[in-house]
Amino acid sequence: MPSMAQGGLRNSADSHHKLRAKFPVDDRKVDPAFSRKQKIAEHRKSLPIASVEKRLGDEVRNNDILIIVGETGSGKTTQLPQFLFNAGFCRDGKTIGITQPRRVAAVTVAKRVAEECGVELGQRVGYSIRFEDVTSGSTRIKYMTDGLLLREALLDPYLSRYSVIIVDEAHERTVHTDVLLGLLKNVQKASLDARGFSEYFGGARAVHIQGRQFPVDIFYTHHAEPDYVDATLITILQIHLEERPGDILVFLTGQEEIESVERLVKERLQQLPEGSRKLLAAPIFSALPSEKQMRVFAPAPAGFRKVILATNIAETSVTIPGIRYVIDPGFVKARSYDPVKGMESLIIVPTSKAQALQRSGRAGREGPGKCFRLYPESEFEKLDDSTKPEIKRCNLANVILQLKALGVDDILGFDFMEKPSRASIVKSLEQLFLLGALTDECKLSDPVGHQMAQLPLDPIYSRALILASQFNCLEEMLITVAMLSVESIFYAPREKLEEARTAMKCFSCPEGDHLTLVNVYRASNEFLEKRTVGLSKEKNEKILRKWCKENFINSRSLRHARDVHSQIRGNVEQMGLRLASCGDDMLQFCRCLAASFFLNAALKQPEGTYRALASGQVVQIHPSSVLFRAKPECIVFNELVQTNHKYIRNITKIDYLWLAELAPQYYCMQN
DNA sequence: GAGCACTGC
Repeated sequence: MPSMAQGGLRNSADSHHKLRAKFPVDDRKVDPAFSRKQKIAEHRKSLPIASVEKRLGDEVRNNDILIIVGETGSGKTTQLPQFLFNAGFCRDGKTIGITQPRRVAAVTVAKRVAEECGVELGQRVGYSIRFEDVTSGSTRIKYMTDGLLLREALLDPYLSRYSVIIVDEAHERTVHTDVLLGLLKNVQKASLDARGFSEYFGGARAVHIQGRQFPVDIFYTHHAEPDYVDATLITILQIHLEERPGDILVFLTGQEEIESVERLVKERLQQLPEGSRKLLAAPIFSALPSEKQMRVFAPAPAGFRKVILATNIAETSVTIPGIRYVIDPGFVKARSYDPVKGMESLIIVPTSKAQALQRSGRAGREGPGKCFRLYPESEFEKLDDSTKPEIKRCNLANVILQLKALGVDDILGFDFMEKPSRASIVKSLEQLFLLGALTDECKLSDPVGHQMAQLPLDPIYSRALILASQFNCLEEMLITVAMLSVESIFYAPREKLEEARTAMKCFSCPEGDHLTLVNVYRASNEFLEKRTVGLSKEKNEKILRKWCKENFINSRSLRHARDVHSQIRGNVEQMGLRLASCGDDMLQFCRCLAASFFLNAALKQPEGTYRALASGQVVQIHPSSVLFRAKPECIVFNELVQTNHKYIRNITKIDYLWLAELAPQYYCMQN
């Protein structure tokens, strides 16, 4: 009960004693519900934001746009909507909408606020995320993902059911947030969070709220480290041997790096005296199956210290308790986009100052902490202030399609907070035109463009669904597109690579990866139908997880694909597209893939590499493809990723002649 | 011969 603890240390034990003696029957001890309620009320009162409740209500009432800079732990996300509700912002039946970049945040915060309000989740307080709507007619405080609000805007461009929109975590500058802000600027009715937005909104008022964060001491190295993996290892062991108890969080760039540091930590520990070996390494990254991710949350055994090896998943998405030390080598793997080649790639770059700050803050959640930056302070000064917003680093085809559907025709003139390059916009317009989504006048085409905008998919996949209804293979394409839309379906841990390969062979199809994915999906369906008649949903999930594990499939990805499948199946049915299967006619399906993915066709070169026809780039088949060894003459692919090489992934063999036949607008016959 | 992180009525 923090409000009581503030009286000072000397007398607190005494007064506590007296209180109990005076009131031998303490309500809090008798009624746990009362105690919980009391605790929540006291917690709310203790939050830094509580002292400015009235002011916030007034500011929001008096300003169309308000920037609220709430530091970590200020309570803004949970309290502000309640303040506004109490201040009467929902009186005319309107709703307060709060957007979050991530689903898990929308869900957990909504649950917390419902509890604080003492209402059932889904009634006055609710949340809405893709595949999950826990709201009702009486919902007045609605948490949601920013992407979902954008989808809502397609149906109601003025967002007329909301009295206030709070865009939380706007400083993260996700593509969705940026598009939403541009849209809200048109609607001119918003309350924003984060600094530096004031100028964009024409000098909007800003309110600062103090946070609650413990101090973190920052340490730099004297010199630049030539090998940051080695420097990381040395620092881990140094902390382990010399510092007080507390877990260590290390930020690395990817799976490979994490696995090698994990191995090296174990090796070096063996060289230490036995009493000093009580250090446990726990990896976490997105592609790790969730049961393995959970290990980082388990407390270390008594006497042990945990060292968590993480990607930037631990920067914002996941909060791990018990962290007292952070090691930050100063690098991150980031997406980048080359509009000339139309290629996205992953490259390792230095973090920004803001990112370094965010990382060090992870050491000060529960008490004072320490952060070791593995570079000199002079290097920190040279870092960019903040990370380049994603909208300047990605393919814009989807953003443009959405904006067009929202009635924004002049994309080059749209008032983005930070405008993507002209080249990048033009390249994506060109792609949309080639896919048939835009007319010669650059307007959304009817019906294709409108249908594509309605589907929650990459434009190229939306186009594939529309074409598939004409090729009589929509059932197969729905599965394909769902499987292509999720993270990697196959999971092959290094130590069981051979087993995983054998498992994958059961599904593999000589035509290529697309039909292989269809086989996996259908096998999971058959398994479920055979094994789970009459079982509960939880039992179903559990039995499917087991099947996935046996087959080296990432169950989280497969479940996600099944959700996407049922959603887009609903979408195409609503559009009236013809749902049919091509049965055993693989040729028909492969021709449809060629017609859909003609922009991503590639031809084999004498030395076994491929030349992508649209961009002229030399690429290689990714080793995870079923066609890695077969190397057919002509292929279509879905993903081009630059890591050590330019790799293409998700590939199907096609006949070269189909291109001119099925995409004559692009490939005219030259011979 | 190899996989940053998020997300979408």
